[in-house]
Amino acid sequence: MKANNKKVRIPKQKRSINKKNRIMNAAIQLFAQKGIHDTNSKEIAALAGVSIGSFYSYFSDKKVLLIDVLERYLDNHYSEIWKQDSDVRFEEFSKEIIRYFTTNLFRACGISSDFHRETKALRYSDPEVKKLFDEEKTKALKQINAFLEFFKNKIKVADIEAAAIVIHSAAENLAHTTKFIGIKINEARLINEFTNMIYRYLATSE
Amino acid sequence: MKANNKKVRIPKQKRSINKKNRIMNAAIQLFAQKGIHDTNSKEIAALAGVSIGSFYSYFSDKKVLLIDVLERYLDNHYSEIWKQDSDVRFEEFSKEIIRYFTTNLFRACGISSDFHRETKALRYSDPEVKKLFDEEKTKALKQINAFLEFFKNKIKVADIEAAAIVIHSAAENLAHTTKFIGIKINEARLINEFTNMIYRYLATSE
Amino acid sequence: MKANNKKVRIPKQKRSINKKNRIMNAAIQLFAQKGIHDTNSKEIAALAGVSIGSFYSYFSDKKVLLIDVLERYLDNHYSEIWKQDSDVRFEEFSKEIIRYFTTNLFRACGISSDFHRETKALRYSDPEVKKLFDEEKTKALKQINAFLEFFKNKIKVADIEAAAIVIHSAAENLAHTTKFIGIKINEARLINEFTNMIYRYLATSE
Amino acid sequence: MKANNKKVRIPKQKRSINKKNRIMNAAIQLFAQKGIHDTNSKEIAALAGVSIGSFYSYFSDKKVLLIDVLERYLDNHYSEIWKQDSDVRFEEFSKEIIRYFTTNLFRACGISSDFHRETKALRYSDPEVKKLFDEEKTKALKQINAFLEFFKNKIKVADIEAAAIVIHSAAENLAHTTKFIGIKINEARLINEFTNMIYRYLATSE
DNA sequence: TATGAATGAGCTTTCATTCAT
DNA sequence: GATGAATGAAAGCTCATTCAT
Repeated sequence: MKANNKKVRIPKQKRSINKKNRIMNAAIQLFAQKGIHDTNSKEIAALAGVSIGSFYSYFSDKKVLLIDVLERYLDNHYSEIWKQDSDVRFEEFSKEIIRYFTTNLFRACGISSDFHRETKALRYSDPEVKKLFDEEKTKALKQINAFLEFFKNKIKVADIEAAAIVIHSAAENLAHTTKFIGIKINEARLINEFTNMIYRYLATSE
Repeated sequence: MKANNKKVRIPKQKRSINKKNRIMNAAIQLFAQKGIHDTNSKEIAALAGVSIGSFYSYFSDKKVLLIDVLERYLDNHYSEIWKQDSDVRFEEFSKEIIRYFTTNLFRACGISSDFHRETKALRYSDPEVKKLFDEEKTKALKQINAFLEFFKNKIKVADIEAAAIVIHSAAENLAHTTKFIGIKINEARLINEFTNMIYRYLATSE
Repeated sequence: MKANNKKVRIPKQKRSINKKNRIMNAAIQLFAQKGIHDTNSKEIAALAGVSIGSFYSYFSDKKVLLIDVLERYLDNHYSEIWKQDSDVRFEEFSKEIIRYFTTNLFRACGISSDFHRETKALRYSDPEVKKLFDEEKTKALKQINAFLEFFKNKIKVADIEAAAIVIHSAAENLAHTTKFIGIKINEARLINEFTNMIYRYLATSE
Repeated sequence: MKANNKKVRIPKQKRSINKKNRIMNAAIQLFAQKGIHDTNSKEIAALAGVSIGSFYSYFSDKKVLLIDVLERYLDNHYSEIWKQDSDVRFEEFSKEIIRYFTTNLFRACGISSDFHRETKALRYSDPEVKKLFDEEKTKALKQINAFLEFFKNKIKVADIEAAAIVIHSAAENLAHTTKFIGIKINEARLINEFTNMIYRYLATSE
């Protein structure tokens, strides 16, 4: 009948890290398949091959698990979007640079898209989930800002800060819509038109 | 939220329509305030001043209520976005037309934004909710398509279908981000840059 | 994942009052038999012939039930101790008056003694239970104080307030020890000696 | 708190005795602070700086620990109450002798009063705890009996056995009430009145 | 001997939905 | 039609105890 501040196991042994990972992977899988609200801790533990007691010794809370899992996912996601192949040159402002990152974004959103879709849902209703997404967004905005600043003299945008937000928002939603909700037309056509839009928006002349 | 095949009252009397409306309004209010998952049927009935038994004679299911309420909301929302003041001329393709509808969209998303945010969350995880949003999206895409077709010769877009999707997606997310999540900069700056982006994208020359 | 302030049914119908009573009686019985800590809500509900859902619509909490049950018990208990038969005269200070109330006390402590014993246990560790017992104690002390004041001139106690506490404490524990824990010797002998002790303590001469 | 027939380490090494002591001390501390029911084995082991495995090799059971701890405490407690300073003379029956032991009792109950209070609670609901308290009580009763026998001819009590119980019960509860529950008035006044009560009860004349 | 990860029965509580009145 | 008392499956979480290392 009283409150209690329980301790959570911090895994140091290999076996334990595996266990924690197994739980996280099971969670991702079930969250993606059945939705976050329809997945209960017992199921996750069962799929991970772990007792419910173990579950709660690694994650003080179902919510904590979600946050952990999401954090890990978003880190990966971010790297996937912004990774630069060594053979891509960024000196010149060109349609190809825009196409390159847009394609990257689409690909990244295609990885674990079910899980991403389910957690995105919570972005709008859960403050902690929102915070994680906001952090990723902030990082992405910085990247876009840096990009625009880098080509400052070769593009015609006056309000770079606002432009970054507009571009980010457009890109993000297009990729999410495509990957999470689905579109009737060919993905390549969308990437093409999006690339056109951004290029014309920024380029001093076509 | 189990399925069931029960008979649901179809209100014909004024009093009944009021009751049904009261329930729907109470639901919107609570969904917005506390979130959909944290609002239970008893609370809705209580706020509506209706017995829980009545509640279930109007809505066979909590889910049905949500769908009804969302349907009504989305209809209104759609009209708000696309309503045309009599003093606005649409003959010429101009920055002002784009700005006009963008502004409309932002305003519309500011109405019941809490409720919209909460239901948008479900778009990504609930098939029925998704369906309603998809229907509204289809209508919106038709409008944009028609708009682009109308100015076909005055703009330079080749793939109109793809362009409509890109534009819709960009506009929708910018408005939602602004109204549901919040942005650090002035809204006007965003509308301005968005208008620039779309205008430059479409205009044959600036 | 959120807090919630649920409503508790206030029974107005006869049937409901019976139900609430049935739950309370079942609780008393089980608390007495198995101890409070070893009785769970499901068992109480089952013995009362009530669903667990009903249980929680009458009592927001297991703890609330305990408090309710204890409150009702202590009220009864108090009346039992201090009830005055019409044929007993209280004008004269006498051994018989002391014996009369002592006997009453012993009898009262014999009613639901198992339940009393179990709750008494919590008096020492639970603030809310303590509060109820303290309230009853306060009432009892007032009675004893009034008694001593009434016979002020016929007894030789100087510090009446302290005397009341001492007498109350002695009487209470003797009855509890006898009824809850058990004694090796005859109860009558204890009542007799206790009566002697109090009488000699108070009487101006023997 | 299930029964089990496992082997329990009997510590012979100094280090082990220290370990066992550390566990017992940690238990006393936590039982006093948080209550017995709200203290779990992990916490005790942690505070003692001992692994949970060690804990269970010294105490087959959480319950066994409680009993051990309580036994040690009650032994000390008993000695504290009945210890006789060398400069106190017991030849004559006097108010001072009564005051002396009463004061001793109050002092003894002030030591580890939180722990005593918590365990006293269990006296009323746990048979094994009851047994320990009963043993201490038996010893105390013997002392009082011996005391009364010693002054047999100088006091006027007929039923010494009953008198011992009555006196013991009164003294015990007054001290417990004062130390565990608290009283509004000055402790000295209580000791004074209690001393008066016992003295007048026993003394042949005042 | 010592460790602490692992177990899982068991507890409290919620809430969508039903149905007798 | 209207009511709201009643239901009970199901969820989250705890903790005494075990046992492989």
